[in-house]
Amino acid sequence: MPELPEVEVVRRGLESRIARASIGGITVREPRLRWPVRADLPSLMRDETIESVGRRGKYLLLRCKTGTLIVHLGMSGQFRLLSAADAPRRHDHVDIVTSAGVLRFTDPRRFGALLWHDARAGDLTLHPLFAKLGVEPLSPAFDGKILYRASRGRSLSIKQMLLSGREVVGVGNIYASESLFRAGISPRARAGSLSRARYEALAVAIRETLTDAIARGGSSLRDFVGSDGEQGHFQLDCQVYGRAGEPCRSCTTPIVSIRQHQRSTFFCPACQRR
DNA sequence: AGCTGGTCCTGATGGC
DNA sequence: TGCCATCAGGACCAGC
Repeated sequence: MPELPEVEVVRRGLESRIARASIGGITVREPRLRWPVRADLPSLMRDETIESVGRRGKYLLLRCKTGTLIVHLGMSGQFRLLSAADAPRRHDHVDIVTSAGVLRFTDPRRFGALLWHDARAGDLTLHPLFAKLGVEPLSPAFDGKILYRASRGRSLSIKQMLLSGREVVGVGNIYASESLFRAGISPRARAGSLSRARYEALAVAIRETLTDAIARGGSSLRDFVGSDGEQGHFQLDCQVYGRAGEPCRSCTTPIVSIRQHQRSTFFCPACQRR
């Protein structure tokens, strides 16, 4: 579910409400997530104060004094702040009880993760999960030059390069298709074959696509839910994703669906060129 | 039965 | 031959 815009929407929703909240206790009902939730997480985080809520790529960061809780929503995760703890239901795996309410982690597919990073272990940017991540697409440091340079000599498709997260983070399967449409680039183009100018256009397209989605409250696939349980609306605004056979909104040519690297890709064969 | 938002890991491939 | 980077595929799950 969650690509960068969804995670950012959750982050913003939580930040204003739980920054400086104290943690009373943690209940782990199901530790078998992508990686097992460590058994001592409750004792590690009890009495901690959440200093801020950050984000790196699609990872949420609950920063506390002695460390940081790294949260990933996987494909189907939700992280909601409940004012009153209603009875946990199926797939409600973890509750973090805070002075601002109960933070509940829900994830049917269990591709998500909750990892504690001890501050004494050093800078978070050195964490194995973060060490090889690309630049943040909404930061000033992100531009076409970064993509262009990284792409030289690479034979993989431009769509796969975006999905890899190695050059730029946060672009998932939906926004990869949407960004390439906005930039007029075929998802099948070899990364190494695109010009500097086209990467400049792509960088702009990525930033605009993600910014628009955030402004709409997160995209949301059928079931995206923000930190307050609100649904996003992006699916209504997709230009190509999920629109196979439907007319391109720009030129009316039917949108085409293909498989790339085991993932679905949507594009307009007329508007998007190699 | 086959599809679905993410991403780590393993093993194959190819260049030097 | 060996090392390295790159790339493809499988794996993890439940719900529809």
